[in-house]
Amino acid sequence: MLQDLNGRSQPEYLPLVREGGDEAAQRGRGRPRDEVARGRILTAALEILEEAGFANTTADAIAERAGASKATIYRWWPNKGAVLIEALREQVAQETPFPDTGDVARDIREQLSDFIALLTGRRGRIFKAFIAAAQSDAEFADAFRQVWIRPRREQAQALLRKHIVEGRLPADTDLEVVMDAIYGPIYFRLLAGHAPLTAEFAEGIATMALQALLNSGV
Amino acid sequence: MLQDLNGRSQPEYLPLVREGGDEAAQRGRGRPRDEVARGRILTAALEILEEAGFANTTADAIAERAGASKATIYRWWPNKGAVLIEALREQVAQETPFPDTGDVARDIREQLSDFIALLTGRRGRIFKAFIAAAQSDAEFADAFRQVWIRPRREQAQALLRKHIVEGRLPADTDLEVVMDAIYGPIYFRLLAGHAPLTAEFAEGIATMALQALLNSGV
Amino acid sequence: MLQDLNGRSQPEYLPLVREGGDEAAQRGRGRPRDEVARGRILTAALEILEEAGFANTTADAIAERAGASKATIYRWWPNKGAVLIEALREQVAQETPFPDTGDVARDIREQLSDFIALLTGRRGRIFKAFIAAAQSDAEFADAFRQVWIRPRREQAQALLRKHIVEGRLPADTDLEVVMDAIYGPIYFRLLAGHAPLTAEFAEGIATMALQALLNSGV
Amino acid sequence: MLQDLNGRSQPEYLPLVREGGDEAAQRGRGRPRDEVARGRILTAALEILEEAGFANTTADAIAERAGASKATIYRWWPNKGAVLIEALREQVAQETPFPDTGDVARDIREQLSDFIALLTGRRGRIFKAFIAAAQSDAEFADAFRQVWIRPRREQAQALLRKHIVEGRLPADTDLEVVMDAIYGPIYFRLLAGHAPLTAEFAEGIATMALQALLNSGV
DNA sequence: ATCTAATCGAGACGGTACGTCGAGTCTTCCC
DNA sequence: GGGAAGACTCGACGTACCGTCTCGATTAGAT
Repeated sequence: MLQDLNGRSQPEYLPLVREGGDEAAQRGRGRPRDEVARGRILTAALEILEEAGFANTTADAIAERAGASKATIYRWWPNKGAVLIEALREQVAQETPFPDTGDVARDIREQLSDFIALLTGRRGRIFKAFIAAAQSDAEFADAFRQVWIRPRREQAQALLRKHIVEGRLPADTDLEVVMDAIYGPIYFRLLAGHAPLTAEFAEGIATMALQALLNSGV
Repeated sequence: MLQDLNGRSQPEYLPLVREGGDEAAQRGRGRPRDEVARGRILTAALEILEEAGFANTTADAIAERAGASKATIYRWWPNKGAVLIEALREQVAQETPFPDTGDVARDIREQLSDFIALLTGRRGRIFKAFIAAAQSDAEFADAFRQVWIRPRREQAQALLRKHIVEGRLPADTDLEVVMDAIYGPIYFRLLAGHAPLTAEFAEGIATMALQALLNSGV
Repeated sequence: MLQDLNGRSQPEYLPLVREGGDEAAQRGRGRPRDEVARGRILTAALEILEEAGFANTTADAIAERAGASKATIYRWWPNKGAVLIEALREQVAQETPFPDTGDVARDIREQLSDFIALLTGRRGRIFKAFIAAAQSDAEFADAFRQVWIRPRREQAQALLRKHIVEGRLPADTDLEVVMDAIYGPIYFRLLAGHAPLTAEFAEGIATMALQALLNSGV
Repeated sequence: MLQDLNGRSQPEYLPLVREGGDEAAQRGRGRPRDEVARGRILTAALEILEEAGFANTTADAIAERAGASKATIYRWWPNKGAVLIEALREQVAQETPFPDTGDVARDIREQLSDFIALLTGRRGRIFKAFIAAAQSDAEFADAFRQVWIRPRREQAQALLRKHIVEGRLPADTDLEVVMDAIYGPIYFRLLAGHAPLTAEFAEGIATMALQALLNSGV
């Protein structure tokens, strides 16, 4: 979590996946949780993260923008980082799936092009901030991998695996390496910022990967 | 700088490159700067950064370990981040140059293999911490790019350019893209941590890149 | 304030007189101020002032002894000096009124004797410290005069004025001068320390003053 | 000394009375002490003390105004306070002696009037600052008493003792009490500042003291 | 129609690190 | 060897953010 940045650890938080079904069943006697406030807090957290960066995303700032109180935040999340992780999860949930065109080259090109579009939009700053925070916080790192990295990789790998099964890619293709070979360069430019994230760059990376993949048997 | 993390900015600090030549000429009248203390501060800063992460690298901790006083730190560096940037510069200065074997495949394989050895050693944590800090601090980002990313890229590109000139690589090779294609995946695993940084991985990335580079003309 | 000692000024702090009446009315919405902590801070401040003198009365020491945090101190008082001024006020509030025996000589003798008893007790050090601090800090000086000097003088003058009205003292007695003539010598010994503050001294001063007052018309 | 204000003590400094005679005898081998620098330091110290008060009389400020270096100050004086004490001594040495008119009333009146003139001039601030500093520093207190208070009292007492011997004052007059009775009120107004130090006030105090002294036998 | 319990906004609390400043010491060069 | 310059250690200053807490005010379900 974020306060690991301050030297403390809080590994016990398991971000609950919110079910929509039997919510009435688990409702106690008192005043129920204010779902509107929850939404405002998550939205405010992401907004400030985008605008001001990770370090200025203070609990006070989130509370003030959300019109909520800090106690409300800390009643439902164990620390500042957990709020952001959950906010990330909500964002990611709105993500569109990968294209499945039946054509290896088109699949990869569109994946990378879509991904660059995503990162150059508002979300880019959020992902940057998350990867940054993950470097000094194990829980943050776990969350980012579980919520974003892993599902994306699995979806993308499943797509490529289909191409292998159907003979359009060599059978011995190491999908883990391929994933990193096509996404790694993009994350790298995002984080190091030494060169811009353009469509041409996506095209270049896709071309290189495809050359390697399709010519490997030659 | 680091205190950008606290919302202030201090862009006026220009980390002086220390020349060894005419130091006597520019020496003033008073007690000269204690170069030993300077070294101890930079060493302590990097040590703590490695051991405890960025957030626990407090000015007090650096001062205590260096046997220096906080005032001395703040006399010479405008803030905590500037100390770390200069410490990074000193580290990087000790870096060995790239291998130049005359063989494209061997050059790339050794580059990546050496790089992974570097990142999995003590320095890995330092680079992670820097990239993380760079995400919320423009000055940090600049420093990291100027001190580490750019010189490395230029050296590596010069090497590949030689292979182009001597006909071992296609003339239309986009070196910028190639750089990101081979280094990006490694930085990505370093930062996202979804899979280990092994020699096999370096080998896999190198192989893919070489297939793309050498087969592109086919 | 104290930091005037450091060259800054902060004249905007108006030490609120705490009324006991409609406290519920003026209570805001949040957690109310912790009056126990306030008391502990003021007590700790005075204790340390007595024990260690003004210069060792650091904000950290006050916070530690009071079991409070420095932030709490600085939330309620603009600086260290303001804490001490308020602490002085609380002390002074517990002061017993002047004796009123109907006899001029007895009134003056008892006033001075009580005052010397006060100054030679724990409070003596506090008053010394305050007068000292007041020399380099206008706000401190104001506070000391308003909180301690002025009310005491007015009470004592009122008492003597009664003796004038009832004919036991000459009608043209200059009460301001008389006040300084009887209290000045005692403060002088307190501050200059060239001779001890004994009951005999109080007696001597009282005797001189009474001779002057009662014989002036002869 | 002053650094008692910071909790340290340094009681070993014995302010040497500077003799003018055999200076050559005690001169060592190296460059002799720069008497001009010494004078500039003492002058600067008093000037800053007058202008900016005790707290702003920093060692750096004295050094800068004197065109001297801090090392020079600390070579000859053990701490900041010792500089000021010696500066005070030089000032006091220029003081004129008490008037001796042969008339008790005139002597006292002129003493007090001269004293008020002294305190309302540039020296007033200096004496205030000294008494203030003495409250938290035993060495300062000693110095102030020895250099200023005691000699003045002895001179003034000697004068009054002559009046006793010559029968103009009662034989049982307690001179210690009389001294405090006439000087105490003036110091009190100087330090507490509740009322101005005027010639009328000096007159009032003198009148009261004379009534007490001259009528005590009645 | 209360009563009860959990929630809410507000904001004070203890703690920790920040970057600044003054005291007094030390180290270099110059005279 | 003394002096100017100025770097050094130490420790207090006042500020900001974290995560906890305690208020009065709300808002349900239970009685």
